[in-house]
Amino acid sequence: MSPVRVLLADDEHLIRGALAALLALEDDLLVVAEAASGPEALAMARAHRPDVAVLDLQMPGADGVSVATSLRAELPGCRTMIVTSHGRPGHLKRALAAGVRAFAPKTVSAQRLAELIRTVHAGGRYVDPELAADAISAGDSPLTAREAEVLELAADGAPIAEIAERASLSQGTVRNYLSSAATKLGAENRHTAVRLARERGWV
Amino acid sequence: MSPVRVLLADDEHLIRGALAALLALEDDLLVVAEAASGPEALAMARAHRPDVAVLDLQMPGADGVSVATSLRAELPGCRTMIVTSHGRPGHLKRALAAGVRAFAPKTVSAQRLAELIRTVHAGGRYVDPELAADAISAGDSPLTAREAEVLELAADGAPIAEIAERASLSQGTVRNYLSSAATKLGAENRHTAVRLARERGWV
DNA sequence: CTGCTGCCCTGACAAATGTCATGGTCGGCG
DNA sequence: CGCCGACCATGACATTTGTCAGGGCAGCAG
Repeated sequence: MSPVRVLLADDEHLIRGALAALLALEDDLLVVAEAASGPEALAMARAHRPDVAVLDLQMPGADGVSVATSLRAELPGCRTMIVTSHGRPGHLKRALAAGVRAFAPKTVSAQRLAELIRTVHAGGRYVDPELAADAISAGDSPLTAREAEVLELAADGAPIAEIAERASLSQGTVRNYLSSAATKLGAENRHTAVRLARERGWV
Repeated sequence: MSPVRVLLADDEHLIRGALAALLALEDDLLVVAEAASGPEALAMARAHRPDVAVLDLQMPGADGVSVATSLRAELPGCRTMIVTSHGRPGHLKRALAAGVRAFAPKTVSAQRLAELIRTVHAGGRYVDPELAADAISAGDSPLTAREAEVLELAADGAPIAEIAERASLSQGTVRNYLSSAATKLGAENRHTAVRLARERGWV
């Protein structure tokens, strides 16, 4: 049986190289390409047509989820999986929506990762139980479209006036959305609201 | 010549294991211990007395710099080096002050890391050129002791009243420190000030 | 159609925050 | 000593922000 062709995408050279070396020890796995950024991962995938793409969530250029989305459209035969250091509930949700087959933290062992690659290649799915629990308990975003939009604009600490201008809204309206968003998230002010929304992956 | 005894500390199992495997390929390096947290790293170092400790900057329990500080006191013969994914100028400065011999991002190759371990063991030093440039251009923190302290308490978006209580200060005083800190950092409000200070590693 | 619910939007008011002028303390220096 | 500059600390005042009550507009059930 021919080996599983794997694409490895991670911006940390140290990890990528080490991982490639470890996976090379597995007879049934073959790392055919490596990439250090989102766009590069796409280009490599087009060129080498891997069976499974292992993507880091945070990469320069484009994050793992958007790469997965593009791959799904261009190479339907290529399964994708995400490996990340900071797993947030919202990311998991977005990833699954993008057709990602597995989602695991970087705290898993290489042995386990190899198993996951095989599982995914065979058509199976996997999500880290702890992350899954977080995602379920976090639930869906309670924020309305405008609330999320305004919260996003408030993310870098900009004053209300600037947010209002960029959103073409009255300052009072902006305050209201931020206030209701903060209430829904259980925050005392918009800044902690931003932080909480970030943690849950809702922005 | 006997091999260099190395301690590896990183909370991401995937990376730590892969790294250990790669370093094992080098004849003159021997990984004698691994740790997934700050306290564990200390315990392992006490038990195995490595020549060089390779520490991740962000670990549960205690970060790489504080581990390095403790190691310097307990095991003067053990050289320390830091490897990190997010290198901020202030961290580099703190690390050097703690007696760390090398500071590199995780984007270096394993080959390069092996060289660094040898360099450090031989008594040499190394800091990533790009990080060094950032640190120099960022300069020293312009914040006074109280300003930094108050800014830290404001980090999670707590209201002034809470900060004042936790710092045993008047609310007006707290406002003043935050205001002057924001001015020094070129921020419009305390929240962006916190963000900027974080980016520069000053909190 | 009518009433209801949910979302979007606004302005007025109250509370939190940022700015300013001021004073106290400490250490260095002529 | 007397002066100066840097840091710490405070309260009064103006600005910004959060809260509230309410109006307009869709979609939908009865």
